[in-house]
Amino acid sequence: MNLIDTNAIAERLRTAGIQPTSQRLKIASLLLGAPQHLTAEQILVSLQGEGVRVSKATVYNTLNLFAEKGVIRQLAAEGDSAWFDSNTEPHFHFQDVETGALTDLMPQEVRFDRLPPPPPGTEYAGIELFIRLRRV
Amino acid sequence: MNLIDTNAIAERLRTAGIQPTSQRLKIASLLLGAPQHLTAEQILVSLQGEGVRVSKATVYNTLNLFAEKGVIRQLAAEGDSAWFDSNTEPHFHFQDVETGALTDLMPQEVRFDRLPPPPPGTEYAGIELFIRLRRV
DNA sequence: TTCCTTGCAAAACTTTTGCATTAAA
DNA sequence: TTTAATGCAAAAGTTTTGCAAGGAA
Repeated sequence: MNLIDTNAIAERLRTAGIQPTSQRLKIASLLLGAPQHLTAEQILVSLQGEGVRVSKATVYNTLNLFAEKGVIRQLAAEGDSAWFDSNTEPHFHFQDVETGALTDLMPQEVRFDRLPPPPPGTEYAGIELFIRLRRV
Repeated sequence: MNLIDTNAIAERLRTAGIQPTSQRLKIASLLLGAPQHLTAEQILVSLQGEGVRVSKATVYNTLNLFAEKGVIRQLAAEGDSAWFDSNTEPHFHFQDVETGALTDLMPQEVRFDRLPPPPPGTEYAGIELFIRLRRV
């Protein structure tokens, strides 16, 4: 995490209406550096391992804030805890049935031939697709 | 819930290798009577409301047993708690973004034009598709 | 100074586990 | 009578909340 990254990320948070404080920048740097999927616990352990002073409550509050502001996306994938995805573009996922680990699928790797129209009085709010994989 | 239903359900549990005890029959009757999606809490409240003597632990243990034996399917849909689906055939779901409520989609309502091959060393274990709907 | 953020602890909530009791085979 | 299932309470795990203290504007 260098100065340029930090500045770019701070700017990105500001654009989203998020005040870029110290802990928020650390969490954002971890997630937004590359496309990835992390749980709150993984983020907490990783930051505390680097010696960053941050609490579990702040990690959760920050991730919820980021998700609400559209900087990241929360995924309801099979597993005990929530996954946070740094890729907010429309895309889908492979998921390992053993570990729960997620892998991005590019949107062009999946194409729908037919999709149902939204029922009257509703509109599409998003499509979640998990292709679950078993190791053989 | 009449005698015929109870007998049919007891038989279905036996076929799945599940000993049909009193509480299991009550839970199975609630879920298997029609295609539906219920949380453990909803099942507990519903049964206790009918005066059935059943504990929360038994509801969870029973649902986990049913899912393991393939009588029902556990869904990892967005929301605070797990949903249990009485429909074990391949199918997909609409989900209300507000309430989390699920609706079945028939498999023929969705058709894939293109799907990625499973990565080397893996095979498909299932496809979860949630079309999330917002009320307008 | 004023407002917002953070850490900590406790609370809330979902799910699992241990064990004595009860029901089923 | 022997084994398996249940209820209850407690524990474990995840996420949220309250509040005093600290940091940013």
